[in-house]
Amino acid sequence: MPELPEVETVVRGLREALVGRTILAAEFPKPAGRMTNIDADLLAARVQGQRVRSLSRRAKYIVAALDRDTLLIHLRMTGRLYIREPQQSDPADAYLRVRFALNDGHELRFSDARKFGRVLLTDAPDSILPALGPEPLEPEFTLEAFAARLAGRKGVLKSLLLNQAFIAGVGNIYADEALNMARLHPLRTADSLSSAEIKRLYHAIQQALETGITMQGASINWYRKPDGTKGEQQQHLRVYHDPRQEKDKRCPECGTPIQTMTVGQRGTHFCPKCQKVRRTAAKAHAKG
DNA sequence: CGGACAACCTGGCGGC
DNA sequence: TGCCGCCAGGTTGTCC
Repeated sequence: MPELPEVETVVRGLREALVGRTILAAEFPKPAGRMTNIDADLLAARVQGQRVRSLSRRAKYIVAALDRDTLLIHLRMTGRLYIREPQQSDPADAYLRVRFALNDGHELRFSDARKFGRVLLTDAPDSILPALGPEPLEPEFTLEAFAARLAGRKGVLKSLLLNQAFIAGVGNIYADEALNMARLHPLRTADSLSSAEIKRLYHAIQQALETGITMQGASINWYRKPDGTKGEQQQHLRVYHDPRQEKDKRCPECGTPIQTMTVGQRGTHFCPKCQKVRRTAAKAHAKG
């Protein structure tokens, strides 16, 4: 599931090969369906001849600034973005949805088995992007700013972390990882947190995401780097896992079997020992 | 604001 | 072996 670390890895992996190139043509092998925000033929006509000025990331969106427009790509579940030579095939080509011809002879391809991904072209990206919270790894995201955003919130932490309008880029994997690192139960509510817990959560979010980037993303199932290889983060996950592939997953801190539950319609993984629903009165007293 | 739920999709898995 | 049915998940939209 491409989240901030996975999308960041894709952006970094494509930047050198893409920035400065000019898009000569766009081809849609199959009907675009809901994938694009405008008619596919119109999109193809508009990108033609535009140079890629920069490649960046906002939340889970890949942002390609072109001469006159901005190309926004969201991988959602199974989207993949990669550059190949025209005759060079890739397993992901089975689900190819867009092919951009570049002026250096290469192709930028977008494939997507589940068809949830989005390819958007606009001259006003702010007007079509949804409300997005702060970037957790930017310097503006301070502990004070995070605490201020939490103030007044009452929802459960797991759902809040997944809310892109609250904080950008966190998805199901890294929400569970961050909550385990912070030793907070997924069902704890925002208004129940002490200052110390807010601080733990703040650092845990950043640490979980930074580790994910260092490991170049988690290839639990569909995610691959632009070169087609897997990331490494799936080998370092603390609680998140696929129970069918990984039975007997245990907490790295205490060895307790990881528990799973559903929170806000999302599979949720946590350590029942490290992540209590609430501190017990005895423990709270003992800790002062 | 927040929770619940449906919808979008389809590969891959469990179950039989 | 083969077929059926369900689940996964990011996001949006609806409803209360």
